[in-house]
Amino acid sequence: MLLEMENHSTLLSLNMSPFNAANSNDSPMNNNQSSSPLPPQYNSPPISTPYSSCQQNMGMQHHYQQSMMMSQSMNNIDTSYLFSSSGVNTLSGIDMGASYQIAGVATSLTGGSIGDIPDTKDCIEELCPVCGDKVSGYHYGLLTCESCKGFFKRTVQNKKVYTCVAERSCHIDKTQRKRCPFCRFQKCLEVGMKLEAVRADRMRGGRNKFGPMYKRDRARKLQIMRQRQLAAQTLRGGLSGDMYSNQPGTSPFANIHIKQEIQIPQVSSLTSSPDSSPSPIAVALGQVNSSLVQPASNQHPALQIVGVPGGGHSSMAMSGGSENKLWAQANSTTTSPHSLSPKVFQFETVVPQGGSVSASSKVSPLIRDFVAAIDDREWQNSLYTLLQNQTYNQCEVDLFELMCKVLDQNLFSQVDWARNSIFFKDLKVDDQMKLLQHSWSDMLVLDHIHQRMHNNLPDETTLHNGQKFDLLNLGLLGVPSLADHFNDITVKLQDLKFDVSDYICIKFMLLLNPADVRGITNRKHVQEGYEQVQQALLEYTVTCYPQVQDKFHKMQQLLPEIHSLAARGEEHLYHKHCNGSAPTQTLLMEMLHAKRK
DNA sequence: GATCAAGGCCAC
DNA sequence: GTGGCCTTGATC
Repeated sequence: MLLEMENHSTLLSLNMSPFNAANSNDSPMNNNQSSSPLPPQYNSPPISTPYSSCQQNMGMQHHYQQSMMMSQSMNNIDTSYLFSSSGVNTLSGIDMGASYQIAGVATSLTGGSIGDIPDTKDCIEELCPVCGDKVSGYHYGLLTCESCKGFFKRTVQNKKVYTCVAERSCHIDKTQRKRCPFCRFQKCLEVGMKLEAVRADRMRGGRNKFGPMYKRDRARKLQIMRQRQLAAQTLRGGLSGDMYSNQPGTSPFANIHIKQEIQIPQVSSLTSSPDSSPSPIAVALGQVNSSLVQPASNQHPALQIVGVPGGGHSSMAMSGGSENKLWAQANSTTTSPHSLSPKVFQFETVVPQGGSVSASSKVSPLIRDFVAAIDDREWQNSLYTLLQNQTYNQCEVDLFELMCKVLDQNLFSQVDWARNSIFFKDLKVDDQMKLLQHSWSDMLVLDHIHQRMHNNLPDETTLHNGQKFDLLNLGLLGVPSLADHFNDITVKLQDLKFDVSDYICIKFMLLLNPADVRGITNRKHVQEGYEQVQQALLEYTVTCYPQVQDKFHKMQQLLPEIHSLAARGEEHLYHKHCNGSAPTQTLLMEMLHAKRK
């Protein structure tokens, strides 16, 4: 009974990095970190999957979870990804999802009290995400043990090149971590240890700009811990006072208000390190016991999506602090050895392109807020970090697979943006999922158009290994033949002086379009949100672009074209997936399946 | 002055 | 090569 209630009370934070709540304006690099000492070669294909803490004992259980996921997910994407609640006892610090972190500390229903909240040091009583040993502090981006800290430092500083005598998927734990440095280093990267935190100049002492992130992470953990204790305390009170009965269908949370802090994982590690990197949905499905959390008669009764404490920008949850690498490189005094650089981008201001500053001052607060929440740097940082990490010491990577991974990451970004967005965030989970399932590909295409038009995203980049990566293909969802259509839409939008405000409003309209989505329970709210954005955009175009005749309607007329392109992309991806050519267990594939239910 | 995350040292 | 402990130095 107590255990079950504790499971109910588990406040979790699905997380993949200490830095999810980070302010994207924080650059992690210190001046004394003059360059990113990236080793030129590793034998590992590191995956950009910054998750942290509490990740071990992944072996059989996660394989089981994954297989369970495969059998369930086809018909059940619903709330698993985004809004899972966990019945898993996270308190022992074991077996968290690979891409997730439950940033809780030991708090039980039977011990502790609000008055004896431990300080943040107790938050660090976690286990090294690489090997499960005791954490000694923040090292190179996240909480790790002393030995993995040293191992990571030696590897990067000395540009070690390891090989794996097995299948590059060795299990890494405290007792076996010395057996395969290749897989150990791979896991270091997977969990989010940051190459750029190893100083090229070997300067001792001092602190770099990861400091604020560490601080935020601590604060966040402390907050979550307090919430946990509050919940536990409330439950204890409820128990002693017999405030609720355990009748079937009655959530013990019916009488308490607990916000579940839910964060969206970084893109899963997909195909690597199966013992440590199950997909997000595997984690969700494996750890969610819906019968525990959600009584059948009352789905999602206690779920409430909340913003990340600390005011982290929505897109930051994607990042795992990955903005750091790019800006570190951008600020580096040494030349990056590769062509992946943020310098190619120009981030535009939000003043309407065809308008004046005075016109921009007439922009509605709604649109201004929309635009202010855009963080394109983060999007691109995530993109380039992923590309960078995926190609270390790889002679040749499967470019389609890589594209799918990028799309998957973008999709997570998409979801996270939506999750924190006005109108959308107020909806029930089921409604949110339905809207996302309907609009994700349209939004991916639109996002790419935006990045290309407004931030000079190139159509191609050279990977670390010299391969050319077709960035435009991301916008085409992998269908090169759609390039003409894509360019045609782009040209039309350019003719309409499509700007950032237009983009974000259109994106909202794609997301909040209730017309084609069946089964929306709170259709009224969605409709109202849609209409508000529509109205704001209409006024904006009339006010700021009087010279563009009928801009609003002409833009609206392009939406079916975007949808058509995205639909063809979806078909292509689905086909590739069915052929076994696309990575499985990705949010991308789940979305593809969800539409075909 | 305290903190703490860097790099360094050295016994194993 | 590993990993526990030490030194350093920027930040609070």
